[in-house]
Amino acid sequence: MTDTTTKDKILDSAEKLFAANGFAVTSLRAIIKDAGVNTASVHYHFGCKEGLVEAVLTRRAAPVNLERLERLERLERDHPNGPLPLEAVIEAFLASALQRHFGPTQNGGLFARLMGRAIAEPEEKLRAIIQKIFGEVLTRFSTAFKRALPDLAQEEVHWLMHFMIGAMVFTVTVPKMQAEGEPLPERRDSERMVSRLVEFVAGGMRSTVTGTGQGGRR
Amino acid sequence: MTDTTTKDKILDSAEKLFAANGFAVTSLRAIIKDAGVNTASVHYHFGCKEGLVEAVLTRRAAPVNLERLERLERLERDHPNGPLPLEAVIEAFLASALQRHFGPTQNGGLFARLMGRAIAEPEEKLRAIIQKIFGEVLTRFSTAFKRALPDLAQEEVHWLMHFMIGAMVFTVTVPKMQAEGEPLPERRDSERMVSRLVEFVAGGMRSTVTGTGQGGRR
DNA sequence: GTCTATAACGGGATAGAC
DNA sequence: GTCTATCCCGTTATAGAC
Repeated sequence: MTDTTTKDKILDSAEKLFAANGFAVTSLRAIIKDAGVNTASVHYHFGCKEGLVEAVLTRRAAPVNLERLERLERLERDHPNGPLPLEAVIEAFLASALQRHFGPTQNGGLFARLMGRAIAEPEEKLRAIIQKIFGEVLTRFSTAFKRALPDLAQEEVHWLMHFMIGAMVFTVTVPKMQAEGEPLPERRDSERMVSRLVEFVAGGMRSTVTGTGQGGRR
Repeated sequence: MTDTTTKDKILDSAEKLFAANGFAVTSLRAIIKDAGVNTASVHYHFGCKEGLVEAVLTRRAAPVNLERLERLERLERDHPNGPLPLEAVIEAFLASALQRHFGPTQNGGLFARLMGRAIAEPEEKLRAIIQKIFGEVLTRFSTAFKRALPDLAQEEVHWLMHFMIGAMVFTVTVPKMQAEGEPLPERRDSERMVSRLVEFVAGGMRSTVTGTGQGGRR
């Protein structure tokens, strides 16, 4: 809350505004005003807007990705041979992020919304940053999911991961996409939310395993 | 391809650029240049940028939502009592949109990316437009899913719909979110893609039905 | 309805004193 | 490292001739 350094004040304000309003819309001037610093400080510390964006994203993403890889490595150590347990792989990927969003832990569930916006953003430069941040984790989990779903082709695994990430990102990003008068329920209770999504994704992936690989939709 | 009226030329160019680069980033000037019209024409026909965005979105969304409701009504007519078949409800929601995206039908799978961007966009005005466009369909499908999953609480149904829409939107919006060197597979064959997603979503929803409502993650 | 010119504004970035 | 003042550009929107 009470950061002393200018750099941290900028990072905090930028994070807040990016998460609330998106990257393209949020201007440096707005950040500067919110942080209570002067115009040139952003360029001094981060070079340009893109640099600030990258700094904001990596600051939060790095620990999450570290946790993901730690969980995954523990999992691989416990299962050196044979297929990996599917739910555990899914949870290794989802839990760190969702807990930060739904739990009362960090800045009020601000993390995942930030990441969701970044992933959904179309701009080229942002996509490069995202690739740099998440590339390795995706590679690692891609092979892990292949081990958890040994009967599926790599192509299918890719799509299933895509669906999983989509469900997570959307859940966390889009505020309410519901009928009028029926607001989304409370989003506390991160444990419940994690198990809900893990259950959903695992069920979806399993049903693809069960299927013949073709349609067979009943 | 060869539209005669200025209005349609603007709509086509705007649609193309919005889908490719997003709404906030795309400037009216870029649209004007691409369409080969003059500066003032946009404001003459659409009032302001927001008006153009709404026109672009509704032009494509209206027929899709109409198809969705038609399918749903047919389904409800065939099943006046008892639970609705889950896969059919899912497909009624997903098929029209996904076919337009993956199929070679319309402007090269441009539709759903456009909608995905719109849904993911954080800006207030855009969110209001989205609400106006999709509100009714969501209400209708919300009760339909409740009928297809009679054992679940409304809250669970809401989340499941959220997951479904997330998987769809993300699949269609985000270009490639994969490990390096391993690009996403070809996205033709809309039939295959529809059945893939329907299968996944149905499996996920079923697994929630099966579950006790609590975790039980194995 | 169509076009040119331009107003009015906010954006990112920088120069240079301190 | 910090701050002020300013440059230069792209943006939306409009005025007004045709």
